[in-house]
Amino acid sequence: MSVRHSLLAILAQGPCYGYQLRHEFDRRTGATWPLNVGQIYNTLERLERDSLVTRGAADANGHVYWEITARGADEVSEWLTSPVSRGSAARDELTMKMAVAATLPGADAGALLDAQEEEGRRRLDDLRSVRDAQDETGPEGLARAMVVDAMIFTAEAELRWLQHVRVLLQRHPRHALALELTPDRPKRGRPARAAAAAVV
Amino acid sequence: MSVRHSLLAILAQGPCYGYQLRHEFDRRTGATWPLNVGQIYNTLERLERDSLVTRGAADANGHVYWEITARGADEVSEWLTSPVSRGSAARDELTMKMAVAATLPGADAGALLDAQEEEGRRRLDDLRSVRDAQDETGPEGLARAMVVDAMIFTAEAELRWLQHVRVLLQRHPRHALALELTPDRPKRGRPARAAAAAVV
DNA sequence: CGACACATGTAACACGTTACATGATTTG
DNA sequence: CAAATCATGTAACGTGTTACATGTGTCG
Repeated sequence: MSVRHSLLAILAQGPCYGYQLRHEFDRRTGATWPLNVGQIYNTLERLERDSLVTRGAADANGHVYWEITARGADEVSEWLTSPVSRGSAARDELTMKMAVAATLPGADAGALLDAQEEEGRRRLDDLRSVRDAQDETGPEGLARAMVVDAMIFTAEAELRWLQHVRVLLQRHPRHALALELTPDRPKRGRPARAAAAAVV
Repeated sequence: MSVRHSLLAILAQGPCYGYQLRHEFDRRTGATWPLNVGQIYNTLERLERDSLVTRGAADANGHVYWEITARGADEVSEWLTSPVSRGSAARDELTMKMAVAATLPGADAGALLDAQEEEGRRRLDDLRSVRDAQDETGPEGLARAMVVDAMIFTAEAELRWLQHVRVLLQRHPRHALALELTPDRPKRGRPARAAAAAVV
């Protein structure tokens, strides 16, 4: 839901044609996330389906300009003022993988941890060199800096967490986390009790 | 691709039936990410389509057990030994939103930043209280601790980054980041030069 | 009995993503 | 001319996600 909203937000600034939208998106995100052009047109058609934009006629240059609707503008201003809610929906792939690996008797969580840590360190190095070699002047440079810094902060947090997990694993006997499969319960139906507390 | 792989990894431990898979998944992830049961069966059929599992006949209790195939086992061991590659694909919604907001003349990036920071702080508080009130003994408790800690580390990094962005924004004159739309280029075809450097 | 959890399954949708087809135009 | 870019579009796929239908067995 981020590409869709980003494109809509750009359209809130004024009518654009497809290729232009990609250009604008790239400028604002430091060309960090390569966007297939096809996705632009795809997204535009879906936005039109939802009455958030309207397709204009092609102009003299053959450019098809898309214009935001009132509903679209509302949605943009709502998007731009509301924070991203990480409400338990943060289905992080690494977290899930580590949790599964740590609780799976057959898996070597330590090895995965090592591999992930090395990968993270390498990535952090790359990001830092990108950051150092970067021109921070001008709007586009600043936007790019913001994005790269976000990745750096995330990578650092990931490494910190991995170290934390290492401590957790070492603090407990080998395979203390292993979870065997729950045996088959022959009876089906309502159990005595069942409680599940969701996080936040 | 994480739910799919997680379920497959659990199946690598032994045959399971649908509901059991959800139970196992919940145990290993601290019931953090509620999994609609329908998704289990959905995923199982897709795994079967890809020859990674086979569907067994229903037993006396009416339970349909699914078994992993050799190819499935290969895929699991590959998954469990290779690190998650955050290779530029880290399409983070918050980062994208902030970058777009900061470069959009019509948007109030400062307000968004405030809102996001408040949200992040509230979330961090919640997570910490969950963490404190939690029983860390036993495999399931530890798994849950790992997941909750991951969220805490992420939330902390998010707050740090937001503060960092605040400095970036304050260091520059108001709206210095604003990017107007690039004017229409009447000529189509190959331009003089064009270079795009992807991050990592 | 009624509510509820267990259990399996189907159908549809959303977003992101890629591959492909087509044509115009400019540069080397 | 050939290659590359600009430009628009179509078709398909994958995962995640939800809503819904259906039935069984247990507990109060």
